[in-house]
Amino acid sequence: MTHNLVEKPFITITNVIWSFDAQTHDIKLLLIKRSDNPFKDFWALPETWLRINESAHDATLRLVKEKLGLDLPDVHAEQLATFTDPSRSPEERALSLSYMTFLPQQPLLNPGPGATDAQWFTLQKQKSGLFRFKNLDFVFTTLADDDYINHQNQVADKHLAFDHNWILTVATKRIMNKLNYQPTILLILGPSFTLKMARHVFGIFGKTEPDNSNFLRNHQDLLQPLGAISQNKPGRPAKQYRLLIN
Amino acid sequence: MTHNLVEKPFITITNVIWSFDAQTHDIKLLLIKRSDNPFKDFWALPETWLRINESAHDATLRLVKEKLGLDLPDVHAEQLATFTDPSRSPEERALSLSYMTFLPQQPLLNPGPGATDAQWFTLQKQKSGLFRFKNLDFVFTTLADDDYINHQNQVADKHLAFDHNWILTVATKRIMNKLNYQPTILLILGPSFTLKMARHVFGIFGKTEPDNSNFLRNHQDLLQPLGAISQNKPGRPAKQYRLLIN
DNA sequence: CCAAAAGTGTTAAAGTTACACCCATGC
DNA sequence: GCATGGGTGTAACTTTAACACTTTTGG
Repeated sequence: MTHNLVEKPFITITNVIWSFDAQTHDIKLLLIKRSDNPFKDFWALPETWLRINESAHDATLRLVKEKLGLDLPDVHAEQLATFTDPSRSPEERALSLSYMTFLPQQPLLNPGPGATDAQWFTLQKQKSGLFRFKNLDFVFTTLADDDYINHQNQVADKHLAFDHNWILTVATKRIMNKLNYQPTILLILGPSFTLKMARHVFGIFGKTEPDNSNFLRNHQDLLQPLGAISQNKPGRPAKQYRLLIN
Repeated sequence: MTHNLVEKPFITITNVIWSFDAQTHDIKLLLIKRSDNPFKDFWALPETWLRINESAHDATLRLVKEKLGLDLPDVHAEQLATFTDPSRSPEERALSLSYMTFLPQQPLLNPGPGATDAQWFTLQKQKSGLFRFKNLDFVFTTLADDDYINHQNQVADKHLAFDHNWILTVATKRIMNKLNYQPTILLILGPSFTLKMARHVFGIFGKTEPDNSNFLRNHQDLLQPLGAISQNKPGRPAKQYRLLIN
């Protein structure tokens, strides 16, 4: 435990930022195009360096604030995993402490330092169950359980920087696993949402879209009813619900 | 993303090492007594520094090898979480990448560098559902879900170094959560085990010990039967099973 | 034949799914 | 009144839990 001999890696905060397009009902993921090596001109997940006096959680929120100019007080961020393979970065050693953040909107993006572009990409679920980006020739997938575990080293990162392909695979898998007991992904719908929208999101990450008559019955512990809010459409105004986390 | 300005924290690997006493049927946890500041003379989880050319997973296995003189080829280690609060270490900034390891035996311990003592402590479950160490006046607990989430900063570490109390709480919670779909905790029983022992472990981490007649029926996907192995006891020899992960 | 462990059979209870239909409300 | 979203009722089906009892096998 001799401090002086310890060579230290860089600490990267990698943020998988999810959102929802209220018009098209699409799931969105934020990618930036890197302006510098390594992986210059590759699409990548937004990242920042961890500062010496902040927690990784705080750094994740700072990243959202800096990149998106968003200063919402109640942005939810949760730890995904930490990636430490020495070969994950081709130059200096860098660990990735990765988080997921759920935003109810897609603010206009300006690339900011380190990036030449920043875009919200649409998530598409394919018949096979794999996920891909619309308008980006890249399938980052979700594999069957038995393939998943030992797949890490086989993932050829042809389209995303570093191991961000793998990080997205883990992120998607996590959301699917938590869908029925802690569906924090619903936070992309904002602080309140309708059952219809919630069922739509469940349909994307779950096997099928749940039956409307059973959905509330099966998830009453997660959903707190709020007042109904009227819309400018014909039909009964949708009732709003709020996600209860534990 | 200016590299040169980045001040780097230390990277600690913290390992929650679980084991099982085949004689007494007790769950064991490995603690060491620190020989140096900070937290000199406090009990703590085994730790090591991450080296510049190894993954955190490799460092976890190296820690087991170094501390225990164990060179089993098939030790299972899994990531628990990463702890990054700037105040978690009173002197230099140090992140903890924490892992769990499951050992089928408790090798004789020699404290090794950085420690004046090393002991296997017995885990006790109290009526309240909280866990404590036998022979160590310390309740590290598992809290109800609603308390659990925001409890991190309230945990007074009176008896364990750093935030190791909290790390153990998270570790125990993780094992409980995974019990019914990926009970890797069973690996403390060794590469093969009997249904009786598996039910015993389920009884400690679950609500109650499961009924023998239902146990195999409900967990067939996790348990692969091996040949029966005869004992030197009266009665039908116990059949051995192996844990299937995924 | 006794003890220990595994396994079977059966029923009750609880949870989930499917589907037909009713209700509420703004335009 | 009609479109829309929510809600009710109910039966079929699946999963889990409880418990009594049988089978296996070494000493």
